[in-house]
Amino acid sequence: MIINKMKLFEKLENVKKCPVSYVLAVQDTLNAFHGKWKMPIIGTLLFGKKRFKEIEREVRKITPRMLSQELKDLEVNGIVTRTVYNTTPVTVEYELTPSGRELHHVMESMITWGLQHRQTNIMENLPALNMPKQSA
Amino acid sequence: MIINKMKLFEKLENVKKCPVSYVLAVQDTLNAFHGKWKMPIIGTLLFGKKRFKEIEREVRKITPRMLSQELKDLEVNGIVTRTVYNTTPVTVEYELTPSGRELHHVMESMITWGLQHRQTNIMENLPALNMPKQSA
DNA sequence: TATATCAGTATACTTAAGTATAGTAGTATA
DNA sequence: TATACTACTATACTTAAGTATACTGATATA
Repeated sequence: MIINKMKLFEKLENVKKCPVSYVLAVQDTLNAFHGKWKMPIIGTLLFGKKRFKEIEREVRKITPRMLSQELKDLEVNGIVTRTVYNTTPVTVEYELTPSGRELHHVMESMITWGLQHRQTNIMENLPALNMPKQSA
Repeated sequence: MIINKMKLFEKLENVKKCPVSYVLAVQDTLNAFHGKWKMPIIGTLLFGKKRFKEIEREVRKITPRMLSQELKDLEVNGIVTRTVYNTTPVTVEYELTPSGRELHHVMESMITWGLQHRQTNIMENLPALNMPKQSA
C-alpha cells in the first residue's frame, strides 16, 4: 500500500518534470519554422521539389535575399537539400529531406488546432483573432 | 471510366490545393507561439494555473514587461484567462482556456519531430543543429 | 545589339522584438 | 520608519528580422 502510494507519487512527479531533451526538441521545431518565410517555403516544397525561381514565384512577396537566406538555413538544419545541375543557365533544385517531409505532421496538428480555435472564438464571441505582425 | 478518371483527377488536384482556411489556421497557431516567451509561458501553465510572480520565477530571465505583454496577447487571443482576486496584496491568476490546453497536442507533435530530427542528424553526421536566435 | 533567363549577392535601410532600469499603489511586516 | 510584497507600467535603449533596390556572370533568344 505504501509502495503503491510512492509509485503514484513518483508518477505524478515525473509528469511535472519536463526533460531538457523535450525543451530542445520543441526549440528545434520552432526553429524550423522560425521567421516569416520558412513555413510557406516548406509548405510549397511539401508538394515536390522546386527550383529557386519557382519557389520565388510561389511564395509571394518574398525577396531573393530572404529566399536565399532561408533556404541556406533550412539546408544546414537538415530540412532541405540543394542540388545543382550543370545546365545552361544552371538550375538548382531544392527538396525536403525525409526529416523535412515529416514536418507535415506538425503542420497538420497546427491546422487542427487553428481550425478548432477559430471556431471556439467565433462561437464565444471573443475579440477577433490578432493577426501576427509577421516579422518573425 | 472517363468519369472515374475525372474524379481521380479532381481528387489529385484538390490535394494540391491548399485552402486559405488552412493557411489561416497555421498562422493562428504560429501566432500562439510567436516570440521568445509564449512557448515557455504556455508550457508552465500546462501544469496548472499560476500567478504573475510565479510565472515570472518559473520562466527564467523573463522581464515583467515581457511577461505582462505576452500574457495580454495570450488573453486577447483566447488562450489564457486572467482572474483578479480581492486579496491584499491583489493576486492575479492566469489559466489556460480549454483551447489553450489543446495546444499540448501541437507541442507533442513538435517534441516528436524534434527528437526524431535530432537523432537523424546525429546519425547522418550533419553539422550541429543551429540554435535559434531567440529574438522572435 | 538589346533583352531575358538562371541563381543568387551587396549595400543600405526600416521596422519589429526584446532588454535594462526604474518606478507605481496599496498593504504588511520588522 | 524602513523594507518587502503584489502586479504590474514607463521610458529609453539595443539587437534581430525583414525590405528595397541594384547588381553579378554566363548563356540564350529576338
